[in-house]
Amino acid sequence: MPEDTPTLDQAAYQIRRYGLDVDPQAVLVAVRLMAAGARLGQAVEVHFSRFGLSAGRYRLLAALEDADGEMSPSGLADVLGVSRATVTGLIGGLEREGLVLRRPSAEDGRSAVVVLTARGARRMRELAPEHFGRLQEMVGALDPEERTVFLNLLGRLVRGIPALTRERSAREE
Amino acid sequence: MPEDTPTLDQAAYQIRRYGLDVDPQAVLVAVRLMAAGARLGQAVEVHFSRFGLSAGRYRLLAALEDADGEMSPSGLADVLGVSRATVTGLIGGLEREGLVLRRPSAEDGRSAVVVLTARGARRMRELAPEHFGRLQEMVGALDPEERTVFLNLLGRLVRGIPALTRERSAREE
DNA sequence: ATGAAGTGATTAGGGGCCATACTAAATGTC
DNA sequence: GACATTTAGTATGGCCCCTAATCACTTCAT
Repeated sequence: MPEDTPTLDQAAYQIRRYGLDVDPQAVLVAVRLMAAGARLGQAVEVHFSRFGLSAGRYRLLAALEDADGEMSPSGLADVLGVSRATVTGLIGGLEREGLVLRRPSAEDGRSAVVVLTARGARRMRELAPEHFGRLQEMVGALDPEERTVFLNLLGRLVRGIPALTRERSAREE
Repeated sequence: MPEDTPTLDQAAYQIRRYGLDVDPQAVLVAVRLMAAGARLGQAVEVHFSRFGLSAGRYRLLAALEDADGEMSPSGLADVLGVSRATVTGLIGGLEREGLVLRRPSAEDGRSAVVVLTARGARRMRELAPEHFGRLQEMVGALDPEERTVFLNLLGRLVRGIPALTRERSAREE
């Protein structure tokens, strides 16, 4: 898949096929962002697989680091923005590899505490230089000012995402 | 998960933890783009589920439309940028719903042809107005000039993605 | 204090994506 | 023509993510 698909022409063609009054450029922005996200997501998985991690597992470990090594599963779910069920799965994998361990909570009998092990901390320490180095390299094509512009525009697009999922007025159904 | 996480401070903190010489803003761009991609991906799945489709299945149907209704599975894999195995799965689901059908190829005994059915074409026609309308709405916060800037910057970032997966020199392993 | 409601975590089941390994058919080589 | 290589498609098994259902514990109301 070439990296600049679809083109503006393709978008315009798809829209015209049904005679819609939609701006092809706007659709192009949406579609390219989706494509970029998917492509980046896959690359990130490849990237993390070098360290025996996945993107989700890395993010969990990083969240644990930020919380000084301890956190409840539901706290992790909130921070990571995934469901508690997903966190259960991530913890399972990390626990099997000894990067994390589960302890029952002292205060709340329902709750558990996920603890970053020494091995988990070491893994994070080892991968950090290459990880951040590669991220920086990826973004290297943009100068600082362009990065600021990009962050601004991206943030505004993200705030528009609810337009995809919002319910519309009932009579439209 | 709030929509502007992590912050620049958080990124800087994670980098400083290991004393790395990396630009926090560059890391922030990478991480925000990843987060945006993931978030958009989920929203898109919700969006398409309203029409009984997934993002992958929609894209396959759209590719079929662009090719006048017929295409081979491997051609679809190329166009969609996914593996042939994934295409097999997508076709399976679409065929069960009668939106697509499989025909053996006349020219090549190994090959198959995926055909968009009348029902598949109707489904696409029905969802088009709302689909493109919502996409346009999502991007509505950016004016045309900003969209152009965004597409430019995004394109350059996408071209940087290989930095994540590229092999480095052998002695570093 | 006891029953109801809420919350934390897990399990089960699904979809999407992948890589790998296989079958069948086509093509190239000698 | 016979054999090896390449190519098309698929089945399998894995990971990530989800929702829904379940279980255990806590908290709240009466």
